[in-house]
Amino acid sequence: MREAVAKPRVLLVEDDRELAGMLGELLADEGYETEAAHDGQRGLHLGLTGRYDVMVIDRRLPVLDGLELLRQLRARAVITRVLVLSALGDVADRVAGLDAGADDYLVKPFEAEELLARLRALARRDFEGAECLPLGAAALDLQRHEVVLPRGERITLSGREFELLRTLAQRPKAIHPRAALRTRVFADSTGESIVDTYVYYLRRKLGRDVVRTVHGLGYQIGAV
Amino acid sequence: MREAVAKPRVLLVEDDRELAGMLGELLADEGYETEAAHDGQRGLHLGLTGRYDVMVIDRRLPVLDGLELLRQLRARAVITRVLVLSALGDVADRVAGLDAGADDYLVKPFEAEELLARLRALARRDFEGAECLPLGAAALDLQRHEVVLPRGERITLSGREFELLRTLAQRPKAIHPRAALRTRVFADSTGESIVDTYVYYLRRKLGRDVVRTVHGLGYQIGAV
DNA sequence: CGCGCTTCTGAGGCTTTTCTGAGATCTCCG
DNA sequence: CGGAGATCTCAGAAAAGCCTCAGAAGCGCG
Repeated sequence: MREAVAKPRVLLVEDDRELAGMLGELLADEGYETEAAHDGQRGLHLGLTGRYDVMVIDRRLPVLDGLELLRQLRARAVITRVLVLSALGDVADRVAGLDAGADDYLVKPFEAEELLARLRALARRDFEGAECLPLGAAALDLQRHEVVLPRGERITLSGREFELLRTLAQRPKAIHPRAALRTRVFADSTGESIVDTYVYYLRRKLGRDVVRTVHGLGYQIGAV
Repeated sequence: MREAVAKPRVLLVEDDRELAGMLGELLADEGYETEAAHDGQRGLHLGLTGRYDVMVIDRRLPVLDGLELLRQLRARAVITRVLVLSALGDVADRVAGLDAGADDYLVKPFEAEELLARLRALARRDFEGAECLPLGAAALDLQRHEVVLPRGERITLSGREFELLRTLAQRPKAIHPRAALRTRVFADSTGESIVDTYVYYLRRKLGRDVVRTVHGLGYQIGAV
């Protein structure tokens, strides 16, 4: 269960342990909760099973290369924002990194300030406390955990209902597989049908149409 | 929001008309639909009233500075992705740009390739990997398992329908023998006529003409 | 401690998808 | 033209996926 004011969670995949330690401290000071992996294989495992708001991935990694790790994550529908760190700084390298699915690419050596600013830019959308996420004609009030209907009526959501709807609303029109939602919103030990149940709760409160089922793939909001 | 078939729309705010012209062409070549503003005031007006998928804003602008423009857009809840271009390349400048609300910050002079890659990375976020296979006038959305018709209408396919159509669409104009399709898309234990049945389903949903029968040889799409 | 709210489980029923098979229709070629 | 084989169409059974919901268990508060 997350705290009321959850810290943004970062996955740091970096084989240089000294650098990893320094970055870990830096991120902790900025209020991030960091988890670290020191090779690509471990990074892949954590990335697939863990719940992160942003990932920092070194390009040169043992066992599984950073870009290959990234491709595999993307291939398995992990849409978390990723910043790639690399000593390879040619334009071609940067283009390759971005096209492999990176959201940003920072060349070593870099200044801590810039890394932090770029992470803020990536994580900003997910942690803008004061704002609402659009939800079709309605909106999701991120502060008060309420859905605001067009007429101004407000419907309060429970913690899990809110987390689920927020996760869906962060990527409207994307299809969110059950397994991904279960990993992100619920504990891994929960039953297989927990997502179904909470979708049912949301639909009961907000109407049938808020969440669309895509048979065999998952759930989706904001479909046209 | 952008339709899958429509071109991504870019707002370009750049006072150097020569550079603006070059960028406009570059973006047009890449399939973007560009609208240009040459000062901050005009950029603000367009940004507030127009619908764009991504904005490219020069930092040094007449009338209204680029960062100030960005702040005003953000203050009025414009959440479009923004890439800031600037000749100011110090870390402090970059941090200032990102913290003003930019999603990315590219220092002049830059390579066209990198700008395009970074724009792709930004545009990707909103229509998360809307990769499509061409399908005559329509397209096959690989993420959503949907066929997107020219007018933007979407037809959802079931898992097997999608696999079959994708297999055909991967090599358009090639003739795919029944046996090959049966092996690739269905279990080996299925009956001989399973492919026929699913071709029938596809035709029923999408129209007679999507799949052509080549008597005695197999099926084909995208025939001339 | 008891009450109300939330979370989670699991079972039963419903819907969609997948697959089979059989008759109708078409194509090729002698 | 006519027949053999290929293809199309489709109803319905079986399987898989999804929805609904009651109730148990947990949590927070007075």
